[in-house]
Amino acid sequence: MPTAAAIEPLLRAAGLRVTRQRVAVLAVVHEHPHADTGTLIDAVRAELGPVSHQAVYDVLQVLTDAGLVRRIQPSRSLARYEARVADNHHHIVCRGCGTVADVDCAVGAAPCLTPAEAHGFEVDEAEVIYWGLCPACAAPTRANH
Amino acid sequence: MPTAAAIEPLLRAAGLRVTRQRVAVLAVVHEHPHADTGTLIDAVRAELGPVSHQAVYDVLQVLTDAGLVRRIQPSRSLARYEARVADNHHHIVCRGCGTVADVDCAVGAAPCLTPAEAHGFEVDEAEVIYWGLCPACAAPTRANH
DNA sequence: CCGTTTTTCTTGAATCAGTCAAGTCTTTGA
DNA sequence: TCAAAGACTTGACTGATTCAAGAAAAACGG
Repeated sequence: MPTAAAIEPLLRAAGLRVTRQRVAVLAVVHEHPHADTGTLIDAVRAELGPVSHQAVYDVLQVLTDAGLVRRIQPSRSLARYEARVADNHHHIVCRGCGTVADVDCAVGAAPCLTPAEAHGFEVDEAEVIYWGLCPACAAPTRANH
Repeated sequence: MPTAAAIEPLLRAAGLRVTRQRVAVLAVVHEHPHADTGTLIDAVRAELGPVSHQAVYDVLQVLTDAGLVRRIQPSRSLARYEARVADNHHHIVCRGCGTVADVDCAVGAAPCLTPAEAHGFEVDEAEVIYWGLCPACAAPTRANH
């Protein structure tokens, strides 16, 4: 778990003001990869005491714009955030419980894939989400045969 | 645009009852690929007269479960639906205006990609979303140099 | 170290896609 | 044509996210 001392330079390097709330939110995202907004708000409050949800939403937006965190939002799921931003890795999402796991990208740099026909779009990122069942959710289905 | 006569067999083949609402919704999804829920509701009402939003939500859910339409939901976007389901194609989303375009999948069948390390997940689909700027949204940025 | 400026946080209300529940109507199959 | 099963309508509700205005805190020049 990153300490406040480790988080501060990240904020300053991104040209952002350093506040208790920002340090706490960024630390919490590091601690809880793929956590949804509600979980993050709870975790921040556990650390700082009362903090408005609005502050957390604002901070997440700012951190996302600054490239310090990445927002992911699989269908039918709340927004989730992760602090792993340097590489262009991907995700596996469980259709059963919604758990998210990281998958390394073979290429590493975005966009790791390029479309065959881009319709004139300027593509800068290829986001890949693998859908399936995690080991826990897949187990019961084995009883079907 | 598919006629009611062309839509009906699709519903019956999927083992679904045929109702005016279902025919209209499925036709509208064919007509407006990648349209969001609000647009679909408006289009259905333009065709049938007053229809509850609830009916449209229900029908879309049923059609999705039956595999007649596919739901896509890029981050920061409302749910969108498309009727192209046979192939495992992908999408390009414009960061500027949210426009969605289809991209053919080189492989065709799901999952077209398999993760290097699946953490024990049973993967059945790889969803790829390319992010970038459509020609219209990219144009203004050219004035920057 | 202090005041000013700028940005951020708090408070409280509002929005809006999507969901729930109960009752009525339509489709299907006999 | 009739009964049973499934769909649709109505109306209220939920819950994540956003808006707006004022209070507080950080940055910066003096």
